[in-house]
Amino acid sequence: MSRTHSPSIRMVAARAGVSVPTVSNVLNGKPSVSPDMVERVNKAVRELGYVVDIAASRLRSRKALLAGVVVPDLTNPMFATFVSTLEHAARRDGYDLVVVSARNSAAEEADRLTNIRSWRPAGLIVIPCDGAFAERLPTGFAIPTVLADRIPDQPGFDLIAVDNGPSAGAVARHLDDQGYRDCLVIVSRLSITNVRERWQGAQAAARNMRLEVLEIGIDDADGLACVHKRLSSTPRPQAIFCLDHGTALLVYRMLDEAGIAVPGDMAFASFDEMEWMQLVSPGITAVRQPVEVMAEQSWSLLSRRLRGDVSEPVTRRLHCAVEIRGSTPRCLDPQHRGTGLTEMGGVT
Amino acid sequence: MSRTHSPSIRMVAARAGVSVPTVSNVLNGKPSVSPDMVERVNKAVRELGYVVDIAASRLRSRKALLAGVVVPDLTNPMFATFVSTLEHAARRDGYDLVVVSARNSAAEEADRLTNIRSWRPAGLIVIPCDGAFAERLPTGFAIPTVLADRIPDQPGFDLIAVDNGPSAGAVARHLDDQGYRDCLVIVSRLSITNVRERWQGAQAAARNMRLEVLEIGIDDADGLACVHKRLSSTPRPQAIFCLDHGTALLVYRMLDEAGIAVPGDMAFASFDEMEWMQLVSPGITAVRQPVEVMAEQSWSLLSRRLRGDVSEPVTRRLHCAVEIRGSTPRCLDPQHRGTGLTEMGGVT
DNA sequence: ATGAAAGCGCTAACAT
DNA sequence: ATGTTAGCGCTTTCAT
Repeated sequence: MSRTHSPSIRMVAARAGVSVPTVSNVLNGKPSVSPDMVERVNKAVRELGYVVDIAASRLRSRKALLAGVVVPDLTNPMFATFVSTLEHAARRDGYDLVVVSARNSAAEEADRLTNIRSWRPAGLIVIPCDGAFAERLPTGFAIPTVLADRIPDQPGFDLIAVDNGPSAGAVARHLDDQGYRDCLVIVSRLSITNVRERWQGAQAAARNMRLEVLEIGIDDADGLACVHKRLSSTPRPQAIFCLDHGTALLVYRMLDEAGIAVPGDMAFASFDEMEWMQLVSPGITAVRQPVEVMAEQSWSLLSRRLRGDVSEPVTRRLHCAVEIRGSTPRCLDPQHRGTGLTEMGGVT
Repeated sequence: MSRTHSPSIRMVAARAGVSVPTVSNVLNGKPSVSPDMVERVNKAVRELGYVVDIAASRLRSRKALLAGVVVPDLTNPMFATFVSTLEHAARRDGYDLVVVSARNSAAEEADRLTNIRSWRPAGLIVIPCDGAFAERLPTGFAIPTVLADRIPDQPGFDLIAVDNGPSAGAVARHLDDQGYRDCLVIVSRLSITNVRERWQGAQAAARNMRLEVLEIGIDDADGLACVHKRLSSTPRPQAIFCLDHGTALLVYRMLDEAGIAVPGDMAFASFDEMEWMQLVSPGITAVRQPVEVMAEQSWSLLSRRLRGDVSEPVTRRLHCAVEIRGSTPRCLDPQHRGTGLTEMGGVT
């Protein structure tokens, strides 16, 4: 290509009639430059449309105002919001972000992680695909890293996440209190630690309600068929609790197509609140995660590390809001209600 | 910080007992290296966890497998999908992407554009904030650039967008055919060229239907109040057509809160299909834009430019799908229906 | 306050 | 097939 290159600092120096280091000093706001120089240099910069080559700058100065971000999937609105908030926070501190998506694949995550390292970021913020993140780290990995949202199997990482167990428990307790006695819990994959925590939290919180879990995968065509089959067999659950929004969407659609009314035939709740859950009628009871807070805290923790804080790894769990809506009213199913009351009597 | 640096190519060379260029040759798959060298080098690379410094590499080779992407807002699912598809396409060709969001601000867009130039990307894909994009370009801007989605005021750019006018026209025609005679068209900002094209397309397509436009801004608190006020005055429209999904969401919520039933009291259609529009009952009639195709074509056009194609700027308009759903049934309003039939009679 | 020289990590051009 | 030398654009160090 015969296109002209971007102007270099040398061209600026030549045009301003000064030395290259002087241009650098002006650009970096060094105090030891005369106002005259500053003006001449800035004029040349404007005229040429010069922008510093950040890579060359980093190479020589060994200072990188750059952080890498790895998320499982950019099209997931939750992660998109995470990245967007992060970008804003990083910019406040003068940092650039290199963002990559692992497209829900552990293999691709490993690949992207290697790739992002070639940018020599000062730090990393990662939402891992699954708990086995640590095992995929390359030899000699030494970049300050904050994990967010998804919980790794191995300890020893800085981690900002939500209190999956207690929040899922709150929903289970709510369903229990409303009188539901059989609840089908639907998940994508229990290998995702967050999902496992939610499942365990729900189990721990249920008193009079039987819980049963069904794993349907992330893009698994057969998954929905399993749910449908389960809903046709006995005892038929009176409530469904989906532990992630992708699953919630699939199942909610399926219920509609199968002619199963919410909440008339089946109560419905979700972990992970999405926009549509407050738009449908009735609204869907859901756990809303504090994504923006998670992003802000992830950045401020990484930022601390970048400033040299080498104290012990930190784990922080953020509280979620539980939004009770019309999809989980008081249970009116006479058959199970009777059973429920008897059991409750037994417990009291 | 006393942390050790990433290993450099020199450490690899030392460990493998070869020269630095030999390591480089192995890494870049040059044919003139003996199998013995390849093995020794790869061993050292593995042991050190070495990853090439892509910036240093680019600096010397003057080849950058890097493209920049600027979008107005990453939290907009449409743009998130655009970026994600783009990332995938770029990776197929070995390119990395630097993605930044302008957060719906022209000033920030200019800032981010300057910043992204400092990465020396080989090319750029930009969804501009508004039509005045060209005026914000810095002096001497010479990076191959493909604009996507939003139409610039000035010609001379490569552009991949959708056929806003005809698609909006198809919806207007549909409403007209259904018997609606007064339609309120609600937009965020008419300064966004796409929105203007949609408005003009709708106007051009309406035969027996009066159209009226209302501009409510992007995050404007008063905007909704205006809509509400308009709906209380005479003649009250029988249909609402929102020309972007953000507006559609705001207005749909407002209708619900105001107790205005869709479609009982008011038909409702939207340009820009979102997930929730097929989940609510009845579903919302909407124009679905081919975002993935737009991303694929944007990349392949940029890719062509990067391979040296310097032919005239290309403009491509993609077709949209119009999804007719329950929110725009046949108009039953007797008052207007009468009027409508008379007018239609006059036309025939 | 300014400039000359050196060198960051890497690859291209050349010599062997 | 391998090594030597030079230099990409920039900042640092040190001399003036």
